[in-house]
This record gives sequence, structure tokens and C-alpha cells, in this order.
Amino acid sequence: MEEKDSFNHLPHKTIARLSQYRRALLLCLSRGKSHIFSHEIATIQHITPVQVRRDLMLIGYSGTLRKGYNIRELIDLIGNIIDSDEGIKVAIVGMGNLGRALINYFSGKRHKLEIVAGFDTNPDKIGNTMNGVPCYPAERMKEIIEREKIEIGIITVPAQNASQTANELVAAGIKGLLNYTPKPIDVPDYVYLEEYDMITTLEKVAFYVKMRQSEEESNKK
Amino acid sequence: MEEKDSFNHLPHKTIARLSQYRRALLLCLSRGKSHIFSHEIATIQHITPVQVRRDLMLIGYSGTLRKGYNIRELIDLIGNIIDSDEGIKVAIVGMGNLGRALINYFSGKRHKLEIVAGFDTNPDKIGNTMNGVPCYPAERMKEIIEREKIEIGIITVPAQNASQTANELVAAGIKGLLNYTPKPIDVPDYVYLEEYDMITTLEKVAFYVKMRQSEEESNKK
DNA sequence: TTTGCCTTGTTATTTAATTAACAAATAAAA
DNA sequence: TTTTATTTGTTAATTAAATAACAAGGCAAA
Repeated sequence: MEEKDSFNHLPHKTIARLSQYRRALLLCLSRGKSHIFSHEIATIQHITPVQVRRDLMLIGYSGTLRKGYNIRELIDLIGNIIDSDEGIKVAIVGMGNLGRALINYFSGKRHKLEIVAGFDTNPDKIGNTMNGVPCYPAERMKEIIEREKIEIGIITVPAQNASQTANELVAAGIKGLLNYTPKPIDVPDYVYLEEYDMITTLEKVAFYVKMRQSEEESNKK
Repeated sequence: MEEKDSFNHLPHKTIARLSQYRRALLLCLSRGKSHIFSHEIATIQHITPVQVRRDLMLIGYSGTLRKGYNIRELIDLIGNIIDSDEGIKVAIVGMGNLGRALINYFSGKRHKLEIVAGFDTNPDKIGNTMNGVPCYPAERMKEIIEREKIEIGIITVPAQNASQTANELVAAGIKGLLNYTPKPIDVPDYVYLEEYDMITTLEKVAFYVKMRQSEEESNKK
């Protein structure tokens, strides 16, 4: 208990990187590697070796000098930190292209984190199964989330339905939400919320592309 | 020229928020509103009024005291900053579920930023049109990107093809890349790169959900 | 054995972003 | 007319994150 508490002040960015380190490490392990240096991890992730070492320091893992980190041990440790012992169930609301894309990404990958239900209002989709994930009618959201003890919801409905969907998920007792619509949603404090807006991301890329071009032009002069 | 340069030190987060403010403002405008207060924008975006005012200060926009900001003017100013005068063309590589989801999100929305081509290797998809976006064979990437003067590429191929796709896009002269595969890619300095990893995001949500639960438990004791 | 080279682990510094604090302006109310 | 409430704009302080700096350990080669 006390140990686990020590991880709740890890920087958000470190949590994200740990997840990425683990995937890279699993790949290395499958290729027969047993140890890895911080600069190797850094190269794979396109970050600096210092940042890798600092992250590992924060989770209290020590490598061996001149031999690097034990890949198997590190994978296990990261799992202890970021995975839930019992596993966490996830539901996707909105089985359009984005919802299905997410299911494909996840299918059979992470066993501690499983997408167990999809919801939609389209009668053509209801009753079908996508990559092993059954699609239920939106009206049954509360019932199924409670029955299956689903704790995380991913919102991939059209933007205009985002906030209503969020409310329904919260009412159903969801603990964490991931909102992929461009419409910001409002949830109670006890629900962890992460939002990602694809339109904004693309506009940002466009801005920096433009910015660099105009910098180049003014340098030429 | 000199004015534009003044925007190249805007914080990245501010750029992202400007894009979001604009969308919110367009919605308000369409409802007949002409002015808006910082705290109204803040409520819509679930941030603080101070942050809104600070962002607007950075772009040099002044509202009128006790009347707020002129929505029309502000929309135009944000456009001047983040849009490219001539517009920027975008290509999507990988017309799977995620690629199609992005096309749906964008279709007909932002006229300064247009998805004009999709690429895939699947013969069933090649030659089709999705929401007005034609799907070309991957081999024609360079040819079409050069011909259409496409500057931004979005990578939505399977992870194992990510880096090869990135190389092809860079070779074709792309200026900005948005990588949605969980595999980090490597691009030259002159290419602006943004990466987003859905698996990591979901693992992060799961971590914080778990963390809060174990905090609650230890509080009960 | 000794020297030099890597590599880790940690602290210090710098940079980025958010939040707090508050002066100034002005419309509305007293 | 004077006071009060509200809202903007800006500087200062705080927090979060990344980067730099460097001591210490230990293998390999001389």
C-alpha cells in the first residue's frame, strides 16, 4: 500500500512514457535481448537517455552498471505500476470508424485492459460483434456497465452527442473517460477525464508548418 | 512579416487552445451572439478565465471593458494567426478505420485545411472516393503529393509500416507529419512532427483510475 | 595493476506553462 | 455625484517538465 502510494506523484508525462517503454521492451524481449541501455531505449523513443534514466529513477528501478537494465524485470515493474491487478474493463460508445479503429488497435493486445462492450444507436450495428466486442444498444449502457463492472469509457460519438453520452456514462458509474470528440465535456471531480481533439492537432501541425516556411522566407532575405 | 514573426513564440498549448476557442466562437456566432466574456469562453472550454485572457493578450487582442470580446473580430484574428493564407493540403496514408474517421471529421469543415488525397495498398480501396477524398495506390504517393502540393501527411497505417511510410512521405517533400501509429517515427529536423499514441493514452487513463481508487481505499482506513 | 572509457543515478539548472494577484476602467446603482 | 460591482490586461509567483552537469562504479585494455 505504502509503496503504491509512492507512485501517485509521478509526472503525467512519465506515466505516458512508461507505457511506451514497455511496448518497446516487449519487442526487444521477443527478439531475444535480455538487457538494454538507456541510450538504446532513448533511440527507439526518440528522446534523450537522461530522460529515460530519470524516469526509471522515479520508479525506483536500478540497472547494472555497464550492462544496462534487465528487460524482463523492467517490464514487470512497469506492469506493477501502471496495470491494475485485476484488470480494467473498457467500453466504447460510438461504433463508427473511430470506435472500430480503437477496437482493432486493442484487440488481444493488452490483457490487463480489455474492451468488452461497444454501444451504438444504429440498429444495423447492434447485435454485431467486432473483433470479439459485442455492440449493444445505447439504452442498455447503464445496465451493461454495471453488470460487467466496466470502469472506463471511450466516447467516439458525433460531437453533438458528446455531453449527453458523457452524462450517461457518469450516471452508469464509470470512473475514467476518454473523449475523442472535439466538444469538451464536463464530468464530476471523481471521474478522470482525458480529451483529445484531432482537429486541433491538425490545425496545430498546419500552424507550425506555415510558421517554419515564413521563417525560412525571412531568412533568405 | 514582422507581425507574423511575433507569433512564432506563442506557447504550443496556446496555439491548441486558439484553435478550440475559434470553434467555440463560431458556434456562438451562429447563435447570434456578438460579444463574449473571458469567463464564458472559459466555461465552454473548461479552463480558467485567466488563461483565456492570457492567451488573448499573447495574440494582442483587446476586448472592451465590461462588454467582452467581439466574436467576429476574434475569429478573424485567430484565423490570421493559425491559418495559412493560401490554405494547406493534407494527405492521409492508410485508409482503414482511423483514416476514414479522420476524413469524416474533416469533410467540409475547415476550408483552409483540406484533405485532398488518401493512399492505401488494398486494391479494393484504391480508386474509390470517401467523402470526396480519392484513394490512390501507395506507389503514387510521391507523384501525387508533388502534383497537388500537399504539405501535411497523416499516418494511419498499421504500426509495422509506420517508419517506411514516414520515409516515403518525407521523400515526397512533406513538411508536417501527424503519426497516429503507436510506433515512434524519425524525421529530419525540417519536418514538423506530432505523434499521438492511443494505447498509451488509454493506459494512462487506466493508471489514474486505479490510482484514485487505491487512494480512496487508504483514506477510508 | 593502472588507466581510460562507458554507463548509471542523482542533483542542479533551465525552460515551459499555469495560476495568482492586482491595477485600471467603466457601467450601473445608490 | 459617489459608490459598488464587474471585467479586462499585465506582472509576479508557482508548478511541472526537460535538460545539463557530474560523481561514482566497474569493465577492458594496456
